[in-house]
Amino acid sequence: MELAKSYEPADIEQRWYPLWESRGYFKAGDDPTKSNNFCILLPPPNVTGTLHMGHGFNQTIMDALTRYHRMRGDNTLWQPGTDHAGIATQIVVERQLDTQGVSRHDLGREKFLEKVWEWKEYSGNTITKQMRRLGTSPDWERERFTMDAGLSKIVTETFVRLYNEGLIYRGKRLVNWDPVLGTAVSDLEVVSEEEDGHMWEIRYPLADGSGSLTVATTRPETMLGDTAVMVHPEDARYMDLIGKMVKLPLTEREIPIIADSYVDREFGTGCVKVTPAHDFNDYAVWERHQDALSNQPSGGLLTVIGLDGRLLDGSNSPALYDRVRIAPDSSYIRGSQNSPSSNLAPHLWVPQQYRGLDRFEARKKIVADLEALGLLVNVKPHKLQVPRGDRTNTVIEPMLTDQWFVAMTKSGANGKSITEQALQCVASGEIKFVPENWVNTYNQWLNNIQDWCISRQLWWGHQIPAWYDEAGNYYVAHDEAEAQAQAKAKGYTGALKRDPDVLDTWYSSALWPFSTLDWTPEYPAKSNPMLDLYLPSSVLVTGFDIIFFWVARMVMMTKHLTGRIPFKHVYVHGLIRDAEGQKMSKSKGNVLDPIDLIDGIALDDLVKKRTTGLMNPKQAEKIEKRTRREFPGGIPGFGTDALRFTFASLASPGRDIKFDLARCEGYRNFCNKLWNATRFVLMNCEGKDCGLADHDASACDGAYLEFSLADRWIVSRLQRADAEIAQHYADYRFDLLARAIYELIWDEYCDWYVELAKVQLQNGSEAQQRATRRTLVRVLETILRLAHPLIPFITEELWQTVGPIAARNGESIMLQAYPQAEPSRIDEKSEAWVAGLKDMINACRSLRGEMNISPAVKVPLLAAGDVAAINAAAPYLAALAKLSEVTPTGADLPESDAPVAMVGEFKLMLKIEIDVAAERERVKKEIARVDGEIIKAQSKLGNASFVDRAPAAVVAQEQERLANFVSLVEKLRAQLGRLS
RNA sequence: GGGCGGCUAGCUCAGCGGUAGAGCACUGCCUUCACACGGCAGGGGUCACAGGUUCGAACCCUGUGCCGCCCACCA
Repeated sequence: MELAKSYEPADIEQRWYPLWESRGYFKAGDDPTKSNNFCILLPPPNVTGTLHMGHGFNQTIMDALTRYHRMRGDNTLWQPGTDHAGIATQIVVERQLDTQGVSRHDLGREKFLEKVWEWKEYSGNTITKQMRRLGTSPDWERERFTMDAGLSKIVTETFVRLYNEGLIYRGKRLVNWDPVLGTAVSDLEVVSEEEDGHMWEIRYPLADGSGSLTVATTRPETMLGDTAVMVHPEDARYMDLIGKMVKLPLTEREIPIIADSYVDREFGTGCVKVTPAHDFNDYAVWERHQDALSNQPSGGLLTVIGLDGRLLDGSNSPALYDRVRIAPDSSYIRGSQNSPSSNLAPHLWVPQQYRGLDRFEARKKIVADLEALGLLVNVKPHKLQVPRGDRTNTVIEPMLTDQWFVAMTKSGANGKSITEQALQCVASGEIKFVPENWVNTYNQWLNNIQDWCISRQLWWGHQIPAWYDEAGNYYVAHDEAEAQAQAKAKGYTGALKRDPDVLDTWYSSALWPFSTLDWTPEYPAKSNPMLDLYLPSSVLVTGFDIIFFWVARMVMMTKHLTGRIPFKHVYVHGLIRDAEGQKMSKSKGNVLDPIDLIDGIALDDLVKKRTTGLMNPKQAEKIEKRTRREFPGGIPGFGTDALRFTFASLASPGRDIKFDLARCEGYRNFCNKLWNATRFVLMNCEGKDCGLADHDASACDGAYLEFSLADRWIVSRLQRADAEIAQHYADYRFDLLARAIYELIWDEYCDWYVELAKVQLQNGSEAQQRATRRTLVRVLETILRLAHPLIPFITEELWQTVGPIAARNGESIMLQAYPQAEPSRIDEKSEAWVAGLKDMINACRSLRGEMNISPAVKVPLLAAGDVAAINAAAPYLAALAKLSEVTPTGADLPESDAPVAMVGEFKLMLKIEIDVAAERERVKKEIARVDGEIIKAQSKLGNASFVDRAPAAVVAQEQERLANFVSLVEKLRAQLGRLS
């Protein structure tokens, strides 16, 4: 087959992927007799849209590892799948409905979920199509979705189990509440940022009329829920007031002044209002001061803001009472049910004029009213940390609700926690982080963790397997029948209502390492060969942004439920950023789609893509300008292989990646180089005797195959590359790996070996030519295999032709063995010889450059030194340095003004007329440089402590350098003498 | 308030105790029969700063300065 003149990735890629997939090459290995098992879990992409550059990067690394291990013959599984991504996906679908003027409540739960499933099909397909374009090779037959029946069953099973063990519990707690979404979220889904706000100072009069206190607050609207004022117990200003009552402005209530050392006397006024139902600190205060607060309404837990962010008016219940009543026996509602006012509707504590107001409207009105009453002492600008929901960007409201939790701290239910083991398996080294310093992050988080709120007031997700009776007792069970049975055992036979809430999406993600392998509680009693082989998996490849969300939780859950660790290594890579180092995001308009780098995209299309579907359409103009400035000609298509190679080469540890289009272009050029080198080899080897017909390597007979030093050198060089590359794989150094391959192919094979081979093909004997062809094609074939995991398409395409000529037959390069270094083929003698030859050629080229000789002109060379050695090198020298002839001159060069290059034992001189003055300048410059080196070396060697203390080899090396410089400078001085 | 990372050629980055490197960009020459998505030659760096350890520091230690990130309840 004739190769096209240049590398055109598009049709190659299109052709090979379907063949690989349909022939089952990606299928997981299942040979129990093999001892090497390699497994990677795909971090399941969210079905919220399409893959971005981060996925492309992440998946390139995983695919390279997978292909590498597969070629090494390991049992290999790359487990693919997608994540239902609860909140994120529900938002996407709700937003779509919104454009049609429909809300999810209009549709109802069931119909709405149908819509989400439709979207999931669409998005999931898009994602897997994109992955195919990236050339990824997971076992598609094993593809999973977190809400598949099988995985859902495991979610239920583990929930029931953890509940029965006391590791999951239901409780009334202050949680992060997103009033826009109307759901609780976990600590991790809240992002706090410093914002400009105000500090209001408000006077609270003492109930006995003897004076007043001034409290400072950043959220005045919450004062309606105050149940105390607190001061530091040793604060001289206020000590006398502790135990007295103040009259809470705008309300009829009197609240106590309590003392707590949490108060910072230096900050604000030293008086803090206590609002336990709307502030996490105050909630903690409430827990410490039960006695003092028990006479307050609701036992001191006085909610004033409702689930929708409006102040209570009776329609927006503060907690989830209306949906599922709290169990009367709940031990988590200390105080509240016994409080004297617990039977009153909560909203009655909110003064009439504020009921139903949005919380920020209420703030304005309350401040205005206080001012009118003369109770507003001061307003100061104040920077504060504002918690916002990561999905909605709305201000998070601490909200007292009933939720389900996983016990992460020993203070959880029954004093149990699930974190201890998770810390253990990292501390013991059973799980290793790469780079290692991420262990700190992991530990720090787990050591300061709160219980994990896992219930969400959403529709899309795994519904919680708990059923309530009419009294509010709940039964956690695998299904309703089992719940019924439990209820019956307690004497209840009425109707049960299932908890409407769903689980945090990360709950099912945490089970991914074993749920995808079809774990059952009966394992290992009941056999499961895939679990035997692939749990734990070998390495988790991920960005640091989900160490908490996902990595830590997988470790906890997997270890606890299966007794095994989920993975042995965690390779943590950086984030892909744009060329300016900015995080890529839709709103910034700097997102790149990996597919656009593969196929290319016209400028107008790119602008359109970046400016449609914006949350804030006002940004469109800015984004368009920026895009047109950055990519005036659009983006050319570089092909998948170039993109993958770019990702790999940028994957340096401990660094984010500023994505540089120029590098991508460079690696496209690299692919073209490989393509053309192959064309050259094919032109010279196809249909010719490459010495492979009836001979194998061990049967090389000098008369039939005569290998040159150059042939032996490239083979030797290849062995070193093999070893180096294996090490880089083991170290997850994809940047070094890419560079090693790049240098081997371009610098060594193309720039040197192919050029040397041309000489041999032209001048050599039959046996030499045959050996050259054999070396050319065999080394190339090996290089293709070596590079395949990074650049799968081009290597497959080329291998199809090169393989058979190199006497390697097979359907696909994917089925070939990965090259392994053979140390016995390392040949130091030929390496030294080629190094010397390169020096001579480089010296000649430098002389040409210095003398400004056009590359088009051939010039004669005079060479002094060992005649036989010069004659051996002559043909190569002549060809690579464009010499008309190479003449040995014996021990010395003839007297001449011409510049001389010293290379080891040899002296080289181009035999042409020269500009004496220019040459004198050149030699002087060179003498000055060498003199500098001599002084440096001498001072080093003159230093007694260097000679005494440095290793002998280092000293010897320095002495040798000095000797070389001295002899060189002598020769240069002689030359300068001749020039005068 | 804690913790982490980065700072090396114009740009993007390797190197992490023993003669400062690559790619891109730049300059010059060359359309030589694999490749102009190319070849050859070349210019360009007190390795952020200041101390210290060492015979020797871009590299180790201490501190400083920028830049970025993560965690944290000061009302």
